[in-house]
Amino acid sequence: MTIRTGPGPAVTSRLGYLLKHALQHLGALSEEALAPFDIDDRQLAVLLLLANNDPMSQQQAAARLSIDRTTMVAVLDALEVKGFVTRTPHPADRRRNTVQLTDRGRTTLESANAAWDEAEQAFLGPLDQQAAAQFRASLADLTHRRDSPTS
Amino acid sequence: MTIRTGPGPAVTSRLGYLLKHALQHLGALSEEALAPFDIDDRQLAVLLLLANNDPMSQQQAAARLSIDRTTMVAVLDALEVKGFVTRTPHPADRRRNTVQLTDRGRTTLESANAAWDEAEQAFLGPLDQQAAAQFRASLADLTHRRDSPTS
DNA sequence: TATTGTTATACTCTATAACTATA
DNA sequence: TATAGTTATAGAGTATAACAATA
Repeated sequence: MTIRTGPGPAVTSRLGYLLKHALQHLGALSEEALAPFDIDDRQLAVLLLLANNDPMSQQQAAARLSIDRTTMVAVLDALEVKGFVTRTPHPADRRRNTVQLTDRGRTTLESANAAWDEAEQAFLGPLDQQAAAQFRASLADLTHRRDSPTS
Repeated sequence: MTIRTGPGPAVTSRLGYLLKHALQHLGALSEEALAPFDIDDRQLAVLLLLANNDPMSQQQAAARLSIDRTTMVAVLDALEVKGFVTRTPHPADRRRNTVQLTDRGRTTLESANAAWDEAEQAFLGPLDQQAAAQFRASLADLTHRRDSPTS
């Protein structure tokens, strides 16, 4: 007796199906890991961006993360309410806001980032160490190196 | 001088970021590959499901693919208009529709499925054959085998 | 006139609720 | 009353358009 609950191998072996479900699973793990810090993945990406670069305007930050500037407003609103970032008018160009990480933001970033790492580890749990490293490397190749096959 | 356009390694090395962009890229390739057949990935998944199983009701098909039954209505509407599937009332229970692949649907399925395979090949292009096979295997492990580490 | 941040609007996608016809 | 299919409605998420302040 074959009790089939899924769509069958013709669908489940498709790369798109696998990637979609993998992302979904990782997303669930990440959300759970970040929840205690009252932050989500996109907000954390903003904190990471700010922590690793010179202060920048909202529009610059939005461009770097490939999200719309109108969407960035809402993300920063949330981060500002939580006290993770500040918006200060740029002295030379008062149209711009300079976005900066607060101490609290930096502290939260470090803790949340560590939890994020752990969620990734858990996600990769089914793979042995070698396979996990290879998987990560291949994924990086696929997204970053879409030309120039060798070195 | 370092001209940085992306968010930087702290973000781009995250698995979630990589998976998301990989899926996005594959999605674009697939969409392009399937366009000549006037079909999208979800519709093709329905055809694949029907081709590899006994005839089933709309609700059964929806459950198999984990999509809402109300969403399935629209998907089948599109497939029916194109002449890829037929809906016929179930003789024993006239509330149900039996969904079946037409000859035209089967022909399109075969061509489109081949194109879909090619899109996957193109997506995996940056990886050598061994790495591509390993990547696929690891991905399958990650989505299907979330427990029971060995065999 | 062009640009930054903001707000308002529209659009897409999907889920929920409500309706019909059968059982 | 319960279920299959359908339709209508509402919600989340995001993009587009419009606006105010500044350059």
